[in-house]
Amino acid sequence: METSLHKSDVEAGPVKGENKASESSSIGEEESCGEEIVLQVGARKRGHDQDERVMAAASQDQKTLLNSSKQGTLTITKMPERSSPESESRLSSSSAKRQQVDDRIESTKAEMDEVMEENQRLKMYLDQILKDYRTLQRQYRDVIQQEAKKAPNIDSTHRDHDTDGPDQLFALSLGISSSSSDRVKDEPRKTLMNEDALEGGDKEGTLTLGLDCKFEAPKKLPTEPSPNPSPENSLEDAKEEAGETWPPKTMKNVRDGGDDEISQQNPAKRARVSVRVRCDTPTMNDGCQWRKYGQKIAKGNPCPRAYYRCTVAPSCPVRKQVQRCAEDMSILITTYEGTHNHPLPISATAMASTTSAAASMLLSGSSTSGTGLNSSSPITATTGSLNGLNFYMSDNSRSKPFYLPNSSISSSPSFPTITLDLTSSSSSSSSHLSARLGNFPPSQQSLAPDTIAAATKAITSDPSFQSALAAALTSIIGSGGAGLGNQNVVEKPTQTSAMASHEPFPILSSFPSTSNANKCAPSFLNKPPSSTSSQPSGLMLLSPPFPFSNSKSKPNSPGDSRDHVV
DNA sequence: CGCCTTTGACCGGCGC
DNA sequence: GCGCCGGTCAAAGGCG
Repeated sequence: METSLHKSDVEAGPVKGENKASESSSIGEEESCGEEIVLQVGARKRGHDQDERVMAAASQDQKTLLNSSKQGTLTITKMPERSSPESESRLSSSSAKRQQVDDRIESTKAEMDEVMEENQRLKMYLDQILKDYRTLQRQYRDVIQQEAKKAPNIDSTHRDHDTDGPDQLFALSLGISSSSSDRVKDEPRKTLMNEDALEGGDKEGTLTLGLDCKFEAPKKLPTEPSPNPSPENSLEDAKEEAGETWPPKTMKNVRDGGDDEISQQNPAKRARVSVRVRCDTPTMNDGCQWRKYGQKIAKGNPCPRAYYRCTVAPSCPVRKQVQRCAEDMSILITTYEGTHNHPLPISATAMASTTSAAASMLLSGSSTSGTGLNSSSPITATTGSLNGLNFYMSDNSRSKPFYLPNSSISSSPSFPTITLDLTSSSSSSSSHLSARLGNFPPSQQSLAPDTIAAATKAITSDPSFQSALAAALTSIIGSGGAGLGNQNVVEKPTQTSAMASHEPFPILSSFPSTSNANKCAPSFLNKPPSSTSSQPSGLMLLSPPFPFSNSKSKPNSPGDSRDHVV
């Protein structure tokens, strides 16, 4: 606050700047007809009391002229205390000024009231946002719990996990080994996830979507009458296309020690997200940091498959496989598995959001009955569109390779996998976000239109999917009011057509594409050049208000793998 | 010096 | 039981 007062003004009261006022008071009295008190109201929030006092003081002194500016500066012009003998006329003018002062005080008060109201509104708005977040969380949890109950095979211990705490609500388990030791291992991770959830939001109403260890499906999955016995076939297809059968059929918990959650998860239930991107570079840039730990030539694909592990956090279990499509070398197939147990760089959130949504959908589809995604549904592949991206859900247990019809698929237990095809939508996605259902890659066109429609409908009508979308939206949009609106929209049962007509993923705006010669990434995923190899793992935690610490980018090494995912 | 990639070996599951 | 295959480990070397 900047204050200059005349002597008499000192009486004005305990206004900030009082000291200054006393100083200035020595400067001179009666020198001019008007002296000014300039009060910097400053932040609207805190200035209220002071302002009131100032105004009160001003009103007491009728010789004070108070002016206010919209910048929050109050200017009080004071008239000389002792009227000069000569001025009758001056008195009249002073009374006029008094009137003026009163008017201004009134207007200022009104203005401040408005400000206060605005603050109030903002506060309420914030509360509303938080409330919506919590509601969404609750709904999502309910869905998960219901599905868990429906699933006969779900281990009771998993349910216990679910009930461990509210924070776990959004962690989706893709299968955990049932052994107690494994569960012990999971603990740390759970904690992490919880922290994340809390951070973002249990308190703040953040959604956390992950394919963690919640519903575990014991290794019996293959035989179990799982709710989703079937047909999520095409996913694995994606792998197959690349010759992949990713999630290791059997995890070696022993090797991985405790930090690898993935290994603890039941392979059969682990959800993976495959992303197909047309990319000339070795890897996509997805915003995360990855370290290559292996490379192999997979059968059916001359291109080597690279194995990466997330290095953002030492214990992060997320892994990804990167391989070129045998059919089209320009297509890079990146498969993510696991859930990040750490905050993600903001540049990775887009991919994370989308993949999380996809994974969530996949999971919900696999655990939900009656939606058509699952078990009994004749649908062998589910397709849809996310962010303008085509996605396919598959269960390799039955399906043939999606992309490489000829590739032999290792008979693996059903690995719920969802494939996001960015190869055909990239252009459109950058230009507009309209969902494109039924726009499939050539290899997928074998699906009957009605099948596609049924699958699409099943997906979009799935509450879990909607929740996932909401989460993705939220994380992408942030805390903006629009986010809420979208959430609501998403939460409602939506028709396929409705979905398609929406532009549910305004990601583009958030991620202006910046071409990076060394990385390819979906237009909406492009991350700052600085980041090292990163890829959103398919299963990531989503926490909208996530305190992402923009991870410092590490130098990109030549072989740096940066995949970007959806 | 630390981190990363490379690469051969190992492990475990699955099919025959 | 054996071989194939996918996934992972870990030593060695390279790079900044």
